[in-house]
Amino acid sequence: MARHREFEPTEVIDKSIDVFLSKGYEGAAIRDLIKVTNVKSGSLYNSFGSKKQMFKNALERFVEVSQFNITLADAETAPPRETIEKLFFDLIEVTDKRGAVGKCLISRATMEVGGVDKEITAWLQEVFEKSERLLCRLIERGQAAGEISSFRSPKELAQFLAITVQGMQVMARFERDNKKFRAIAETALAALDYEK
Amino acid sequence: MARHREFEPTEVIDKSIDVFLSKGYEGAAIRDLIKVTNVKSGSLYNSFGSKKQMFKNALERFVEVSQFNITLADAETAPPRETIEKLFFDLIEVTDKRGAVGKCLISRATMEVGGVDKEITAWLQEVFEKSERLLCRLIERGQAAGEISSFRSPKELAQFLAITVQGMQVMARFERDNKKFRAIAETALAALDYEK
DNA sequence: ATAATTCTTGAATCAATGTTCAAATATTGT
DNA sequence: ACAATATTTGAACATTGATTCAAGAATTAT
Repeated sequence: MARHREFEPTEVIDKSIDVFLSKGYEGAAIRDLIKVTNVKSGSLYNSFGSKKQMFKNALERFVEVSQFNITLADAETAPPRETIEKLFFDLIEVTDKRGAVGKCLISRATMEVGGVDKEITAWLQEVFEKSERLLCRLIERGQAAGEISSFRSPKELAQFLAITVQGMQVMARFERDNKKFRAIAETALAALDYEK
Repeated sequence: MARHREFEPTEVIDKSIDVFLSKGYEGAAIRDLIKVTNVKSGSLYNSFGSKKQMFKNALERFVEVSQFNITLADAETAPPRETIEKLFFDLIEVTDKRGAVGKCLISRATMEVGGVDKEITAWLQEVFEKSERLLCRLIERGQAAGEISSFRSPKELAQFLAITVQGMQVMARFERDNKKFRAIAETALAALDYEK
């Protein structure tokens, strides 16, 4: 017995992600979000409460839809080595997907609010830990299957690969040279084979 | 035949670096800079012209004084392998020095204004290219001396190590676990030994 | 049709932003 | 001492920021 919402919150958040990605949290003005979503301030505040809440929603939505996290989700059953390689392949080649290299909201948020906003920092840390855990699991399984060298511990390798991905996210801010990223990914993945 | 400046511009910029590091460019308010430097707005604008110019000065100063760039400076003569290892060691262990892991203004600026502000982006890109070039030179010399495997090209290895450093800068925003970073650095540096 | 409820709209609000400027102050040459 | 020049100061300014809210519009139940 009341008026309905005229927009889909998820769509609004999806559009907001693009704004936060290119301008950052502080850099994104509410007016930018209004322009992109075509939803006026009153409605935005009615639905989301605050700019910060919209940012949090954007972060949460991002981890749900980013290819990297989707792929990692079935770390328990997917073919280990192949899946790890796919993680890097998608990152570099599938630039229209969410989370493609240089378009990671998590990396951007980490740089911007990491250590400043306690709550978001803690949440980001959890996200990283979860990714690392899944990556670790994948490596464990890969080692058991003999697809990955057991010279280094799964945890070490997982943390190393996670770092590599973050580094690529930084550099891709101005580099769009896929060949370069392919070479880097190859060098990083080679760590999975070292016996010494 | 006029009044003298009562502050040292370089000192002011050094203090500004800390503010820009923790709050970012947009996040840092002039009033924050006034508080930290104890120089009032009029004087700041008289000396530097604008907030953006202060940020640029901070960036330029940062590359001059950061240990990473200082160490890289004599890539032409320093012992190659040892120097590369020192780069990572300083990054992780010498946390009071400029550019210590998690305190790199270049990484932060890259994430924030990379792709947005054309001029700063171009400048940042040059900085990265120069670092990569010096790192590359170090690797070339290391290969010639037999200290580094020649399986991969110097350029590939340099780009890979550069990425690793950037990744560490991101993660260190909330991690302060040196043991973890040591393991990561070790895994990354192992790439210099792979023969296959 | 009316009441009840919820959403939309956009002007208004208030705090904070980067920047400017006139007045006061300090220094140097004459 | 005085003129000339340059710097400091902080209040003032214009702009932009996030947020609020009263009025209007849409939907449903009765």
